[in-house]
Amino acid sequence: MSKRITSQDVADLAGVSRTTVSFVLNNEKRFSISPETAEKVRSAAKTLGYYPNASARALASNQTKNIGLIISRAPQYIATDPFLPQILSGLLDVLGQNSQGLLLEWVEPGQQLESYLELTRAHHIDGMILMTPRLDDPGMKALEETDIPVVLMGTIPGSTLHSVDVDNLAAAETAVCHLIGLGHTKIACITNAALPYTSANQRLAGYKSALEKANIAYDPQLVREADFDPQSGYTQMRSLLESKLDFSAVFVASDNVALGAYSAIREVGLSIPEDISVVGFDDIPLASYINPTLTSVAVSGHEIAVESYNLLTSMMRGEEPESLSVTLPTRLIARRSSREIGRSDKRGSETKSAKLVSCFNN
Amino acid sequence: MSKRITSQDVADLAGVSRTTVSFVLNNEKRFSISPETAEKVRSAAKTLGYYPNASARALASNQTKNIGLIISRAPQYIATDPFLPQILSGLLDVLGQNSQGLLLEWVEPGQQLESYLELTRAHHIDGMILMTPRLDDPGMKALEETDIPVVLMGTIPGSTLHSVDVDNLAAAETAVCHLIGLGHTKIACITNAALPYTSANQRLAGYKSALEKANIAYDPQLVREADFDPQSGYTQMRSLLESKLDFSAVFVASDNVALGAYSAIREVGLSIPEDISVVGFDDIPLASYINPTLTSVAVSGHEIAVESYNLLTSMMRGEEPESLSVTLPTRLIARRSSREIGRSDKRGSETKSAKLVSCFNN
DNA sequence: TAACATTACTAACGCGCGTTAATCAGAGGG
DNA sequence: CCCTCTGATTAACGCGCGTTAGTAATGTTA
Repeated sequence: MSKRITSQDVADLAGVSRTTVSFVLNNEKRFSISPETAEKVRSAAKTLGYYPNASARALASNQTKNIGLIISRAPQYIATDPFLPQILSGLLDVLGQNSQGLLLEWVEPGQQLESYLELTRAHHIDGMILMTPRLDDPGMKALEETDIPVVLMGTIPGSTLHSVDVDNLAAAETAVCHLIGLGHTKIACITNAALPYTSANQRLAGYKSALEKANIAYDPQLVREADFDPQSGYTQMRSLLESKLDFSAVFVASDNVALGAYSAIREVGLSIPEDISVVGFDDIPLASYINPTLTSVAVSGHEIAVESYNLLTSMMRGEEPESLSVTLPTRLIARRSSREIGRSDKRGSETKSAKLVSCFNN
Repeated sequence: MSKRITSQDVADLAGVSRTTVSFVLNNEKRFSISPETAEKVRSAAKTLGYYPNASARALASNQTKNIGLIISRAPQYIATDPFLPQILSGLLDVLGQNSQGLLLEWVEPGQQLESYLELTRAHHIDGMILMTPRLDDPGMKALEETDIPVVLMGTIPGSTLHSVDVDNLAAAETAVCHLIGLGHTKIACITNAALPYTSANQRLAGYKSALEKANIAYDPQLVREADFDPQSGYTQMRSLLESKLDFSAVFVASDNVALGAYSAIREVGLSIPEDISVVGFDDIPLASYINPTLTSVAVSGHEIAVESYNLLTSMMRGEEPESLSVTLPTRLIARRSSREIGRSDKRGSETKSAKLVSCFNN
C-alpha cells in the first residue's frame, strides 16, 4: 500500500509551502506567484503524480463539483428507458467540459419524504436535477423550503422550484390533432406512466383538449395507463383491443410504450397504419428504425439536459435565474405509422400540415 | 442562508459529546452506549434534521461510499445505447440496498492515459467499474499497477484486472452456428463497434470460428464495422447490400446496430427473414417488440451489473476475490428474424436445436 | 477495604485542503 | 539611514467527522 501523495509532499519537493502549492494548482490570481515557483510546483506535482483529494477539497471549499441526477422511479422501470441515455449523454457532455461529475440516484416513489434532503446533505453533490417528478410527492414541498439548488426535469404546477420541460399538453394536443386532421374521430390513448407523474397527466390533458377542440366526446373507456416500459404498452393495447371498442387510431404518450402497442396490434392480426394509426411521444432514436416508422413528438433529451444544467449552475453560482422555468419546443414528426383513415394505398400522409392548421383553427 | 447543522449541534442538544453522537449514529458496537443516551442522541438528531456531511465523513474515514462507472466512449455514442439503462438499473438496485452512490464518468478514447488515476484520486469514489474497455487503451496498464479496486465490464486478454463478461466469442459462435444450422453458408457480419473494443473483436472472432468449424471460407468483404448506434448499422448494411455480394444472412453483433440494419434491408425492398436472416446480440428489451422479432443472444445486463458490484465490493473490503474474472452465461433466443434458407412458409424455425448440435459436432 | 473489571463516556488528534492574516525581502523615496 | 510600499511567500486556522487513548463512575471479587 503506497503512501498517499498529498500537497505537502509536493510542497516539500518543490521547496515551498503547501499554501503556495494550493495557489499554483488552483490558478489563484489574487495572490502573485513568480513564474519560476509556479513551474517548480507544477513539475513537482507531475513527477509525484499528485492529484488533490476530492473529499478534502470538498470539505474545505464547500463544493463537491458534482451534481446529482435523481430519478423517482424504481430501478426496474429504469432498465428499459431509451430516453434516459439521451439525458445522460447531454449531461455528461456539459459536465465533462467543466470537469464536474454526475451522481446518479433513485428514490422509491412513496418514501421521498426525507430522501431529498438527505441526498444533498449526505451525498457529494452541490445541486440536483429531479427526473420524472410526481404530483403526489410530499418531498417536493420540503425541497421548496430549502436553499439547495434544484432543477425539475418536468413540471409541478404551482411549485416554486425551477424547472425545464417541454409543453407536454400542447405537444400531446398537436399529436392528437394530427390524428384528427387525418380524419380519425375514434382515438384511444395510452399514457406513458401512472397519472401522478406530471408528464403523464399533462399529455393526457392534451389528448382531452384536442378532442374537445374538435368537438369529439371524451370517452374514458378509450384511455389506459401504461408504466414506462414496452411490456405495459403491450398489456394496455391488448386490453384496448379486447375491449371491442371502436377506434381507428391511438395516441401513445411514449415511444417506448408504443413499441409494446405495436407488438399487441400485430399479434391480433391488425396492421399499422392500415387498421390503426399510432402516434408516439419522445421520438427516441428507434422511432425511425422500427416498422412502420413511428410518427412521434420529438423531444430533445440533449437540449433538456443542457438547459437543466445551465439553470442549475446559475443557481449554484448564487444568481437568481431570470426565468423560473424553461419550456423547450417540440416538433411533430410524421412518419408511416399514421395516415388518413380509410386509405389503403401505400403513400404516407402528406396532407398533414394543412389538416393540422384546420384543427388549430377549429 | 441557514447555518449548517453539524454533529456538534446534535451533541449540544443531547447534552453529550460529539464522539458519542458519532458512535450512536454509526451503530458503533465496539463501545457501549446506554440505551437512554442513544435515544437522546437520536431524537436530537431528528429534531434538528441532522444529516452527516458526506465530504467530512469521507475525509475522516477514507471511504466515499460511491463507486464510479466509467464509460470509455464519447457522450454522443451513449445517447442511443439501450443496454446502458439495464446496467444502470442493476447497479442502482444493489447500490441502493447498501446506501451507496453511483458516479457516472466518461473518458474520451485516446486520452485515457492519465484519466483513470485522476478519476479515483480526484473524484469521490472508492472503486470503479470500467465499461466497454478498449484493447488500445494505454491507461489500462497504468491501472493494473495501482491498488485501486477496479472491475472491467468486459475483457482485456492478458490483463491482471478483475473482470466480468460474457463469453463473447462462444456466444457469437453459437449465433452464427444457429444460422449455419439453418442452412446459411453466405453469412455477413456487422460488428457492434470498432475492433479496438474488445467485445467487438471477440464477437468477430466467434463469427470466424463458427465459419471455420463449418468449413466455410472467411470472406473479409462480408464484414463491416459499425459504431454502437442504429445509424451506423444502417450505413454498414447499406454498404453490404450495395456491394452486390451474395449472402442470405447477417450476424449483427448488437441489437441496437441491428435496428439500423433492419431499416436498410427494408429500404431496398428485401424482407426479413425471407430474403435475409438476421441474428443480433444483447437481447435488448426491444428485440421481442420489433417486426420481425429479432433472434438474439441474451445477455443479462442486470446480472453483469450485480456481479461487477460484488466483485468490486469484495475488493474494496480488501479481500482477494477467488476468481479473477467472472464469465456469465448467454442464451440464444431464436425468434422470427432467422429461418431456414429458402423457406417461404410462415412457420418459425423449430429445427434449430438439432441443427445446432450438428454444427458443434462437425 | 483494596484491587480490579466493566460500563459509559469524552478530549484530542488527524484526515487533506482552501484560505486569511501575517511575515519577509527588497525597491524606492525622503 | 530610516521608512513606507509592493510583491512573494507562509503560518495557522477551520471545514465536519472518525477514531484512539484515556478518564470517571460503577459494580465485583478477594
